[in-house]
Amino acid sequence: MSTRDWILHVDLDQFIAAVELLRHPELRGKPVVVGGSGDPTQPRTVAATATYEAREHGIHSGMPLRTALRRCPDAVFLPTDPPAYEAASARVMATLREFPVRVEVWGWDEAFIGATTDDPEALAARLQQAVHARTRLTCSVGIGDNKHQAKLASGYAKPAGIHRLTSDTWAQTMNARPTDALWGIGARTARKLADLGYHTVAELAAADPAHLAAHFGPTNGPWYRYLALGKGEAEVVTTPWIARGHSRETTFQHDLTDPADIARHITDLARHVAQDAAEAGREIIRVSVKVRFTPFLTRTRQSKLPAPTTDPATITRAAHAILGRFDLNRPVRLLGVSVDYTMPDQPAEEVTPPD
DNA sequence: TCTGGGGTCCTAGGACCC
DNA sequence: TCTGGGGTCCTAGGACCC
Repeated sequence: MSTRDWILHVDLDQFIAAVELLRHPELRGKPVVVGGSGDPTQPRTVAATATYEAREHGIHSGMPLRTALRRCPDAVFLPTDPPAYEAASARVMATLREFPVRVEVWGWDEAFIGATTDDPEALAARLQQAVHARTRLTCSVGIGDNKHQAKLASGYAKPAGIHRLTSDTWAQTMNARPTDALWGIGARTARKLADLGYHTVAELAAADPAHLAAHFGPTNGPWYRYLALGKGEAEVVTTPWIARGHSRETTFQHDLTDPADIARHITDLARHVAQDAAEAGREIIRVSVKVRFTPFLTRTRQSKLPAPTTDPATITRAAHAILGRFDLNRPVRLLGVSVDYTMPDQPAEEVTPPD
């Protein structure tokens, strides 16, 4: 076998549930649901994850906790604990970085690995062993020529397995599958594609790019066909990601109707976001406000600031001005404030003239 | 099954300018 | 004035992902 470059996708199995079961070994084998503050009677709270035993009762992530409770009154409900997942994730990523590979972190429970080897399966097995030895967590590993293939391959590898999906095996594996099996095509786009006669990956791969562009735009349309052909990004970026923006939002258990109440929450959210930005050392160039009315109508308004700033008072004032542009006649179930950061490579304005 | 929170990127349309 | 055509910036919304 010859040495060449590979992309591996490491996906931790049932990450949040697995971390919780390590802390609560007595719950192993029981239906466990993690979400919100762990109180299944709270409205407007959904499951972050559910163990296999809970899934057998029809419970899945995204399901309202009250529904989960109805489906399985005996389930154990736990609150989410982001710092614990953060810590576990950091240990996994540090373990991966000990190998002679390039590591691109992709969220809490995933990473892409760029490696040069003649035996990617052997490398995958060593990664799995190291992660398990260090953290007691299991992971699935997909092997591909690019990120798209490796990502789908790790899905086939679950749980705790290794699977290879390359350009050589792409067509036989994927051609008969529905288009939403592709990474980047969801339910909405799959339905639109089906309406146009593209039901399978093979049909999408054979589509006319111009026809797709006419329906999905000049970038997205041709991109969908590209995905159906098994292509994708093959570059592993090891430099830390620079966030484009940041946001905070809250769904209220009981609707807000009092304007003063709404304004107070906007103040809190804006201050929070401004503080986060300050801690991250980032300047803000745009502020957005999100309002979700009952039953579930979401609207956003935004405005660009005259100049980048880190000043909390400026951010808060901007958020209130934007809030003033909403019609607040209906009850409000969610408020959010988000900001865009200035990016390092695009300084906001003027260049200092030379002396 | 009354539907979280935090992100990223793309598109369409209007304003404005030459 | 019955109006052209391109370029850029800004905003609102949609889709997708973890």
